[in-house]
Amino acid sequence: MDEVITRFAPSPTGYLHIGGARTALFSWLYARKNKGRFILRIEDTDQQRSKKEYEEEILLSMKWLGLDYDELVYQSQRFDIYRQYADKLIEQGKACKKEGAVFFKYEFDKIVVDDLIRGKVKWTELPKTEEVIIKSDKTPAYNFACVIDDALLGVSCVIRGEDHLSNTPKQVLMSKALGFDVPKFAHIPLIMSEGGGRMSKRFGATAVSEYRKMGYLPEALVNYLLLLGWSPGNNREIISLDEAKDIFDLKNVNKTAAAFSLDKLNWVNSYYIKQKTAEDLLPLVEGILKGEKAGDFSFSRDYLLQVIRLFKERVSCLREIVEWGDFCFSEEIVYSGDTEKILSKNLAKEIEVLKNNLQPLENFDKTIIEQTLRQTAQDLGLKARDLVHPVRVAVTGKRVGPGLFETMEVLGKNRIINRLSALIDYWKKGG
RNA sequence: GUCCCCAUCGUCUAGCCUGGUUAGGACAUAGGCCUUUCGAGCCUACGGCACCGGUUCAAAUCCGGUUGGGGACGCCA
Repeated sequence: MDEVITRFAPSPTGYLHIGGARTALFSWLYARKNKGRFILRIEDTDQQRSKKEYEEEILLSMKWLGLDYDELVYQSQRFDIYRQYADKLIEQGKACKKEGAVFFKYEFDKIVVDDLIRGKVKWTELPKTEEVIIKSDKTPAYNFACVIDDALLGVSCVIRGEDHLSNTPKQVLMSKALGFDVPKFAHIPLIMSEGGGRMSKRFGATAVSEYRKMGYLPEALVNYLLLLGWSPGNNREIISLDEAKDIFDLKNVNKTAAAFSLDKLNWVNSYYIKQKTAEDLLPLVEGILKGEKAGDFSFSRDYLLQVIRLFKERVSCLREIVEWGDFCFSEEIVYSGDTEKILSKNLAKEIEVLKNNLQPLENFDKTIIEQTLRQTAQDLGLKARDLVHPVRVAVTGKRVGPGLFETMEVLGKNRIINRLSALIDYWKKGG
């Protein structure tokens, strides 16, 4: 049994997008499942469009996703190899020089590829009779470099996106002409955008790094991508990369293009966020906060941990902690539009009483806060919720949020008193 | 236009290979419960085999066609 060797071959002409990430994931999984090798090949033959920053971002995203590779190859360092093979083809009369470039002459034969995912795919014709393999600037063309590298690196199975399916007959022909063994192929369906249609830059985030910056956890993105086109079976939705490594099989990969769903990704991400401890999430939230707040505020480790505990059961990405929890990071409370109904009932006097009752509290913890609020409500002949709603608006500016008493404890007495006073003033000024 | 791929709830999917299931699960949606609120949690509901024909006692499952969707046709990768 030959060793399984797979590769992921991104071009550093853009960021790693989620479609590429899934291809990389499946390719990695297939290698790991079969105790084989996984190669990362940077296809940087286009000197104009290839950028160092893209390459770095791809490497970083691969690492972030947990997709390690056994070998890293740059096509830009192998130009001599491609030229040598081109010369060989010229000698053999299978290619010729023309207009400063080298053209490969197809000798078309019926081609059948037994794709590991799609089964037998047949071609009875090819749209062209020749193909540039070395461009006039002496750099290799994609199909040529790809075929040579796959053969030389010993790639046993080429796993790539379905958009490459139509390149396959060309590559098979070139591979045969060069005297190489033709590798196996597995073409993974493309990911489509939410509404169907092509993944477009215009709709939502496409780069893996964007998801990282928004506070999606790598295990969540990996888990979600895994579910797109593959299923662990047994009605399971949650699966780790580590476990997938053991049960993954290319044969179970769907042939159908799948539409990306941010809703489902959010659900998966919220699951993983709940699994994490506040300590796990701290550095990530700090990172987001520093980006948003431009380093103006410094919050203590302990305070941040408390805020994270407040929110981690109910957010779908970590940036939400910073956005939804803005009242934890800013002293200025803006009452959101949907609080109008609550604010329309003037409870200035009652809130004043509550404020005075909270003021002398020594240990400002949630139990005492709750007792105080409930007692105050009772004394005033109100239900607890009659006070809870406006107090929540005073404290957070919002109608919904984490448990009010926990929130008040985390924010601390001074802030609470100030914010209650602000609401009282708001009412006194007549809204 | 030519070639290629695909087709189960709105979305992701199990089932298909080896015909006989009340076609299962998840997200989303709606309703209910809990509760201090909720976008959290729990429960319930809604909702699907694209269409036509064939094979068969029997078709989501096998075959053909139609329609629909996607991809490729660069000295980009």
